[in-house]
Amino acid sequence: MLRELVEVYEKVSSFSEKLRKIDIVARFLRNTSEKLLPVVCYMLRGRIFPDYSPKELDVGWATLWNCILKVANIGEDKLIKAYNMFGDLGLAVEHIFKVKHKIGMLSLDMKPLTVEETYNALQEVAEVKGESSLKRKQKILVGLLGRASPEEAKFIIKIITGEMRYGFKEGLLEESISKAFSVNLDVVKKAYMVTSDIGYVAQLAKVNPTMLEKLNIKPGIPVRHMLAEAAEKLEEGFERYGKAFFEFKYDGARLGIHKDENGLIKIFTRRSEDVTLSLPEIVEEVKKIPHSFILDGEVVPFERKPKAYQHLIRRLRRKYDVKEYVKLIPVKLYIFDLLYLDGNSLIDLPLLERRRILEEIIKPSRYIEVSRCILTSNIEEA
DNA sequence: GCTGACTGCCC
DNA sequence: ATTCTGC
DNA sequence: GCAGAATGGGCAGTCAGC
Repeated sequence: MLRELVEVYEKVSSFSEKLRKIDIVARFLRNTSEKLLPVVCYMLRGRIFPDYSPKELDVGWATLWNCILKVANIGEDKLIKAYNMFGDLGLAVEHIFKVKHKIGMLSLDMKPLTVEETYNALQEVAEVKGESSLKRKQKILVGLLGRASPEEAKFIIKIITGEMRYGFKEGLLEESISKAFSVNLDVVKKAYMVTSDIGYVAQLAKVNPTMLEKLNIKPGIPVRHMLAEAAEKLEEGFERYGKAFFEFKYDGARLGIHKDENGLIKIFTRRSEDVTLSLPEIVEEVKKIPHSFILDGEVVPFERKPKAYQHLIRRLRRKYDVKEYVKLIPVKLYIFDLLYLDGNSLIDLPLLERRRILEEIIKPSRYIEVSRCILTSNIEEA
């Protein structure tokens, strides 16, 4: 039942201590079926799909606003008032629904919503495209919200806007999964890093922890970017030996560049969006590298020298007139890490070792080069 | 077809 | 990205 | 020190409406 999931939300929201939040969610996950685990995980973090999914709800404030007016059958002034009172659309809707129930405007004896129904409805919203899609999206949402209790309506609104605001994000969800199924936290974190799919991680933790441990980085599947942070921790290590490692900071966008064993190339942004088609010159350039790999780098607008970030965003998600823009706004890819090479994960190698291999396989060219960095004992050089 | 509102996502 | 807050 | 929340600016793509 959706009600039970919403109760978890309420409880987690009512405590500020992380450990209590983790405890509540862990207990719930343990009692959740294998089938529903992924969806429950996505919903608890204010989403419906895994990070790398190209599916989008394409429902924002304006659309949702209209849905609420229709479901509650109220004037805009009332919704504005409620929103101003709470400063949160979900809370405002909860309040409006409660008032409606009190005066008997909404029936209470409807079939209660299940998690599955809710997910199916939202999935349908994501799939509707093309002409009059907005109306159809609204119709589905109105139907869904019409069956929801005040608390459920709030929860659904919060999922759609993505603003959960209950002090519970990926980090705590990882800990909850670890606790629920007695799997080492580092295993959970690594599994999430290499799959970018927290729902799948939870599922495996429950039914096949052995397989969870074996999950590894693979070209074509976006890597959750946390390696830069790992590198920073390495810095401290070097500092203890009197040396530190500094990366040159580029003003561009973070990218993962994948080439699998079949030569298929994919480029992902930090949030695992596939932008391969926007960067054909980069694709052509990495085709020449005679290996399979996963590279971590930064694209920067570049004409003789790096230019302002502003120019870059006109390239990044472009799907039309790409060829013209390749010339109009030239870019360069600075690579600073190598995570995978020819069938082997390198993420457990020291950063400096990865850099060494990286510099061996990358020849500087017009579109690509290895990023500048310094290993030094002199702080001033930074 | 053109324009504007809307959405999502980069920093 | 950057800044603030509570643990 | 860490994790989560809140905040700002800009652009491409998509759909609605004229």
